[in-house]
Amino acid sequence: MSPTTARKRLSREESQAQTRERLIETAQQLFVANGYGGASIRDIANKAGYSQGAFYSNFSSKEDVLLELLRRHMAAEAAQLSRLMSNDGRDSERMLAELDVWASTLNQDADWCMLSIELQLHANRSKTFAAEYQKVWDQHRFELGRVIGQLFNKLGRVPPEEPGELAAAFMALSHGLALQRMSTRPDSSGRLIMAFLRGLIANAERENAE
Amino acid sequence: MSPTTARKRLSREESQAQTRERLIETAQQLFVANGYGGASIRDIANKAGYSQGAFYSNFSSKEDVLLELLRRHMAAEAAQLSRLMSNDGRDSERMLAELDVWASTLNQDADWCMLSIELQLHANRSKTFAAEYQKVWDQHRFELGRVIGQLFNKLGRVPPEEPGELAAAFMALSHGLALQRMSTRPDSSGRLIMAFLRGLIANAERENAE
Amino acid sequence: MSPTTARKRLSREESQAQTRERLIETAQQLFVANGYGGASIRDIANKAGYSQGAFYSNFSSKEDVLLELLRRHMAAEAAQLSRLMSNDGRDSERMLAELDVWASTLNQDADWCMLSIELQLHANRSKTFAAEYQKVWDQHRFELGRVIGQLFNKLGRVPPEEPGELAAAFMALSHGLALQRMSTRPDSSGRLIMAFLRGLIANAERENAE
Amino acid sequence: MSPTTARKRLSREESQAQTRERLIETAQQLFVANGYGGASIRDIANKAGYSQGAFYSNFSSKEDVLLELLRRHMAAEAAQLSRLMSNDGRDSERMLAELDVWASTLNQDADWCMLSIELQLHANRSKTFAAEYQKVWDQHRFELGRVIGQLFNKLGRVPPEEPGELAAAFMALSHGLALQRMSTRPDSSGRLIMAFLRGLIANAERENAE
DNA sequence: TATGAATGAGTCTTCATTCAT
DNA sequence: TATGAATGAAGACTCATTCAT
Repeated sequence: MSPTTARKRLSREESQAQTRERLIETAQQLFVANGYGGASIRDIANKAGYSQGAFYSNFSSKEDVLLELLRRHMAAEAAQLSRLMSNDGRDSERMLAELDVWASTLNQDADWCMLSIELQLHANRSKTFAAEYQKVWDQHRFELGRVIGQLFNKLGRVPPEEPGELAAAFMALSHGLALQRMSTRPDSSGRLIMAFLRGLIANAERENAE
Repeated sequence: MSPTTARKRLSREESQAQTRERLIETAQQLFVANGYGGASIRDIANKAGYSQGAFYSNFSSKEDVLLELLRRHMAAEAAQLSRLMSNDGRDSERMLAELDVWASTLNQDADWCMLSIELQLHANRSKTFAAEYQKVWDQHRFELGRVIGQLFNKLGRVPPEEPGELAAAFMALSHGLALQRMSTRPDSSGRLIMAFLRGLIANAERENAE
Repeated sequence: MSPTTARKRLSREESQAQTRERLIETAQQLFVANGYGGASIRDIANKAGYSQGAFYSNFSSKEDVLLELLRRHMAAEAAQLSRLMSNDGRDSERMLAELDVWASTLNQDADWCMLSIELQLHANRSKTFAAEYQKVWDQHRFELGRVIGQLFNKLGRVPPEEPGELAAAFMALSHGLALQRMSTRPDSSGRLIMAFLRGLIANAERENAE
Repeated sequence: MSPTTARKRLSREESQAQTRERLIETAQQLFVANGYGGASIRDIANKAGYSQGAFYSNFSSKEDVLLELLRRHMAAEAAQLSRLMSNDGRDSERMLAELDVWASTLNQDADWCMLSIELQLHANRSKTFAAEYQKVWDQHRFELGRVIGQLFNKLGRVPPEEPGELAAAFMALSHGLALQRMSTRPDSSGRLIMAFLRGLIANAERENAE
């Protein structure tokens, strides 16, 4: 509305970025709703308000958007985890509390989890994609594992399985619950994940430390 | 009816049954490998050694095979559970031991779990299929929940969540792990599931019985 | 129910004839409703209560039923015309009255006319069928032309066109009206045909017959 | 806009229009030759020199081309009739002369009439198409009826049937004759239609106009 | 950068017909 | 005669991708 900005609402670069952004968001929506194979580029472009050509001006192929989504997914998860990991020195009570927050975040966006599943499924089917995917996955698994390991450590308990293994299991639990949630069921993923976590801790042997 | 013709007639019925069986098996393989949407009827028929028409002589549509697979899945899972549930009077140790067997069975066939995921995904996308799917799912959830409830009961503990909820979570865990296993990782689903279960039990409050 | 007849309700030959008859009738219905190309043998056989094989036990091909229908059509039309032609000696009033009856018969069964159109359309597309069709058509045209010629003759008038040409025109009129009637409009074919006929007669030059 | 680019840009638009035009013309040919159901999109596209995809870039479905043909048919017939109707003040001799020209025009293109029949047949079978078809048909019937009514009026005679009914009959006659003409017979539709019209007039009662 | 017409392979499904029973 | 599973070709339509503008 202000005289200066109104005239040239978006610079060329901004407009291009907007195009790309809208295409990415629309692609995510449709991949989640219909699956990677079930979402067509025509639909993505049209729903975002552009032509198919616009899509190919921004991405080299269908898989290319999925890679972009993967990168964003990775970044977002890394951000989540960095909060959890910044507690290196904190006490265990505080860690559990923050894990609680993290778990309840999982529920917020079922789409987010469904995208994770689509990425995983596509990695099972495309060699090129699998390579990229593996990197992200391994890192996430490693870092979440570290958090879990620290937690057990702080509590003076021995994890019943290798921490990375436990991390993978929590992610599996979260994905599997997202899959169910899509259908009908009310959402209790975060609460369940914490229940499982507390159970594991309770059952873990005390370290013969000292 | 006569001894001579009976052999021939049977071989014809057998041949038809064989056709159907091979199509079903091939469909399952391809659904698991490429997803429901990614598996084409042409591929299914050809890989099974038949024409596309043969497929439509046996199934009314692509979704129809998936329904058949759903029915078989249901039957198999029901069989699994009925073994677990036949322990009504048994002691808790025995129940845990049998759950151990059941959990390790889950790993044996990753395909089986992936099919489960494909079924769930397709139910999220097809109204017609969702109706049928829901029935199977609810029943399975209910029965597994009952087993879990009994187990806590025998041990004199209060489940930290409604047993049906816990059942769903164990299934989610198992499906999520199957998704991961497809890619690369070695298989430890059963062991993890039991670790989680024992943890839950350990952490459960004792019943104020008596 | 009576002990003797109930047991063997239809002799083998009767039963076979019935099968054939039902297939023919169903084929006619579906050809009229969906067109020759739009009616499938599967549908015909199923709607008649038989298998596809039964169809091929009675007819050598899809066109073969159409030929059978053509033959019946021919026979029925011949019967109609033979009534009109039996009036050789009658006076013109009597002939017009009978033509009136004939014309009103046309309305009775729009299906009948639509079948005529289907036959004509198929004759335009199949060489083999065209040959058979031409015979029937020419004969019908000739005989109806003869009736018309006689009528003008009795009335001492000269037909404005060759009688066979007029016959063809009346058949065209009747078919064209049937085509319209299928959609929505009420039926007035017979009345219109007679209006046209009376007009032609009124406009015809008187014969200079001395 | 600049003289140099304008030529190129136009030639692109022209090229697109040409594609569409060729597809439409080829569709018309094949609909007439094989019927709507008998003409495949593959054949239409190939015969026009394009891929099937090109067809779907220009039309949303098979029925969509038929609708385009219907619109053109309507436009052409409206043009024909507007010539006939511009004679409001003219004398009856002049009107008959123009009707003569109109009638002989009908013969010129048998394809045009066959298309009319295909349109009518398809309207009998497709709800969606029927709605569009009805509009065109009703308007044409109404306008031709008006011309016929005027003609009788000028001649001081009472039409033997409601003018719209007579209009429908003339169209039926013309369509029915086109059907026959496809097979073998020489063309005399226009002459016959005029013979029928003159007959109707001759037979019509004089108005008791004082 | 963005357009969208055009491509060619691929989708699910239906067809007329054959053949072992 | 009658069955219906199986065939192979063809049906309408969709897709990811290319390319001239």
